[in-house]
Amino acid sequence: MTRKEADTGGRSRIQTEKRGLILDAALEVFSQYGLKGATLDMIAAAAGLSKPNVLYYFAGKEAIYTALLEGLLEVWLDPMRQIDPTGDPVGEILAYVRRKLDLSRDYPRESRLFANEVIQGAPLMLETLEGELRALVDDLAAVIRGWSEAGRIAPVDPRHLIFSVWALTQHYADFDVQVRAVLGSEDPYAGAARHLDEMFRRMLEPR
Amino acid sequence: MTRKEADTGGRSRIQTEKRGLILDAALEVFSQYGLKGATLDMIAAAAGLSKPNVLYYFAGKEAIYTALLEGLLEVWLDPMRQIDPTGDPVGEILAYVRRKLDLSRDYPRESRLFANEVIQGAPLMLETLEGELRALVDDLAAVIRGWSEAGRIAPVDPRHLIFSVWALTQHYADFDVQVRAVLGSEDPYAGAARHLDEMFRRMLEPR
Amino acid sequence: MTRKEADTGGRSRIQTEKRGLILDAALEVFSQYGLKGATLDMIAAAAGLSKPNVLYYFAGKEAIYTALLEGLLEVWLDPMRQIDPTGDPVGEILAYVRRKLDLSRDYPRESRLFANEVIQGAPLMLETLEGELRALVDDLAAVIRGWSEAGRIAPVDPRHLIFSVWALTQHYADFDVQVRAVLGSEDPYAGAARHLDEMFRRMLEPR
Amino acid sequence: MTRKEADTGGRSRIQTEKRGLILDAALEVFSQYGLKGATLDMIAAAAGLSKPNVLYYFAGKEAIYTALLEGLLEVWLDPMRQIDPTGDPVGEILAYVRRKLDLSRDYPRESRLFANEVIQGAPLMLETLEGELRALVDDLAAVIRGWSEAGRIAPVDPRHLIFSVWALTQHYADFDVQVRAVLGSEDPYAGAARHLDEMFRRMLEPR
DNA sequence: GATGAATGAGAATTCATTCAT
DNA sequence: AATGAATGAATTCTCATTCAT
Repeated sequence: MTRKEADTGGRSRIQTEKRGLILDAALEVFSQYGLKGATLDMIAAAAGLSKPNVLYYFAGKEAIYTALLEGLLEVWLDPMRQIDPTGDPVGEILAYVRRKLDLSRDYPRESRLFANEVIQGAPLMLETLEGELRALVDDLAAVIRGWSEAGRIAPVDPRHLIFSVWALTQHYADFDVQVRAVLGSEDPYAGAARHLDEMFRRMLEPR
Repeated sequence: MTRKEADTGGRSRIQTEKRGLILDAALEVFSQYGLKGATLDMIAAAAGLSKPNVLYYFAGKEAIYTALLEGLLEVWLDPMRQIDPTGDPVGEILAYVRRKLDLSRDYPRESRLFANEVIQGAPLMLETLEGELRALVDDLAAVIRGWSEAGRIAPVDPRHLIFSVWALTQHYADFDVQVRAVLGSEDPYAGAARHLDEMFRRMLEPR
Repeated sequence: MTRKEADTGGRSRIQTEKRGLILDAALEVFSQYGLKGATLDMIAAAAGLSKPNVLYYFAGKEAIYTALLEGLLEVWLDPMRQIDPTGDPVGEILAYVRRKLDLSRDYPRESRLFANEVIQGAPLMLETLEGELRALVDDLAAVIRGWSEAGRIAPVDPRHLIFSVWALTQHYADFDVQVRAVLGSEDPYAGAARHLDEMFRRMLEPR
Repeated sequence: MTRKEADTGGRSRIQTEKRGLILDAALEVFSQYGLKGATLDMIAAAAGLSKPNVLYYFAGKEAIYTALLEGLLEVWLDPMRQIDPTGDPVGEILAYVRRKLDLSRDYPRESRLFANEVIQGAPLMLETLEGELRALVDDLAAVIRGWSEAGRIAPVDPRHLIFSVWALTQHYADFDVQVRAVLGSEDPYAGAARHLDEMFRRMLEPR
């Protein structure tokens, strides 16, 4: 065993390239079939590599999956981190919604991978959810509560508001086939952007 | 083949009982591990039956899964069917939201099974989604549009409004672990009910 | 266990009837799929009985198969027994050929069952073949040799002559699909009867 | 799927070797037990390989069987193709009989595999029989008819004559155990060669 | 006699992973 | 770094047979 372990540092250029190739292929496959439904054969084929070669870069199927998840959460939480506590409350939240919706549109596979994992009980992410995620939400909730108490947005349960943002934006990625089945050929995201903007504005603007 | 096929009628009491037993066990297992992740062993164990005995009642793993999905959609769509086009618009929609949220609370496994299936592209339900579901949504959308045009609710894209109801209510079942990771020991559904009621009221009440 | 064993005697009318029913169904199935390829389900279905009911009349799948084979050999050897050593040699042999060919035409399933068994090494019939069959052939061979030495038929190896009769007649039952693939819609047996009559006549008539 | 499919070309030496090894083992097993009666375990054991390794070279049990059958027909029809329409009629046919008999002696397992398949209705070869085989027989039949009409052989139904050749020669391979049960320790093929030579000579020589 | 229900012993096949080069 | 070959450990499914009524 020469390398294999997920030591982030000390990788040659080709290492990094191939790992990226594999992760992208794995994302495609895992997000569609789930951890168990995906096979190394599929991933290797999608990456254009041989199966043993894939295993040269990752310790196993689960290791690929885990690496994928790890890289994911940061991207996923980033829009939340960009909220400016000193900005305009409604504007900040609307911008957050917008960023999350763009993420759904531009990275639907990532969204589905995440959804799959959480729906199945998040066996590999529970700690992160209870630690990092919860802390971040608590922080943001405090900010929102502040806005709310200052009368700058309508009174609202901050954490359920955050769930609402997540639910409403991720729905378009996760339930994509259903959305498209209902809408037909109409572009979901244009309508969604208008709708969500309008909805959250009404929800939040103090009367 | 002695029985096995899903001829709905003509089942003895014991047949019905055992099939129910198996379906319940399968729901537990499939909703947690997905179609591929679940094994007949798990299902048989959960049902307290031997593996071949499970296969005496269903033609195979997929047949159980399919039977489950088939029984599901009706339950899932029922709250939508109960909306009264002649009722009070805001009240009807709020009641709908409430019914859907109760469904998430009382049947989270069903919700997750459905979510899993749709996220993975709904290979077994695509037709139903494009047929029955779309038709139902179109009908309800017409009603909502009528309300909206009559000024009885705020202007809104009816189909995106429906997506919003689905997303916001199902989130509590599907992302249950995440919700609980964030909320800690607090009961999600009490807060969710208040929050959603308030949100949709603000969204919909004409100013 | 009330009955089951193949004690030939002491069977009620219904016993005999049902056994006959099962044997006929089994013949159909075994001759087409072989001992292993056939399943009790197929046999039970073909007989219009339930699987356990079939097993009430026979001890098991092999028992049915064995019973079938046992009943078979007698029918199969009968045409040989009818040869009259005091009759006209060529006429006797031609009549024998004719009887065997009729057997192929009228009982092709029996012929194929027998063929299947012998091709696979006759695990259940080897003793009978080495005993009863060989004895019978030896007897007939002696008769033919007598005819041959008396100049009443052309000189011939008697046992290979007997093989020839078997091969040429059974071919039409055993290789039925091939024969029909080659002949198209033409009736195989009419042509076969003429052809074999002519052939054996030429083979056997002393010049 | 890495390899498996029967793309005739592009096989490495080891591929070819192992495939040959497996096919030989499979021939042994299939010809004795039939398609259903044979198990991958038996084949793998006979080939000295592990079961999954066998499946590395062939897509499944049926694929092995099919590959075997495909390779078979050519060998089986070859003796017929060697008949020279411009040669001496009786000599050509006698030589054909001889070649077919040699084939039975040298490749009895192949003969039995073929017989098994045809007896069970040739589910996998019916098209070939109705296409290639029939065409070939039609051609040869025309040649024989020519000989017959020219008075160079006795009048005969050409296609039934061909059946006779097949039946008489293949019998020694297919019904081997029966032949040996009757003949005892005597070598079947020596006697068969003399007998068939003599028989066909008498059948065919014009008086 | 008859049959719905149940099961143990296979059997085929899949697949992550390892081996050898 | 790369890959053809190989395999052990599942996993689904089949089927003869038995159980219980």
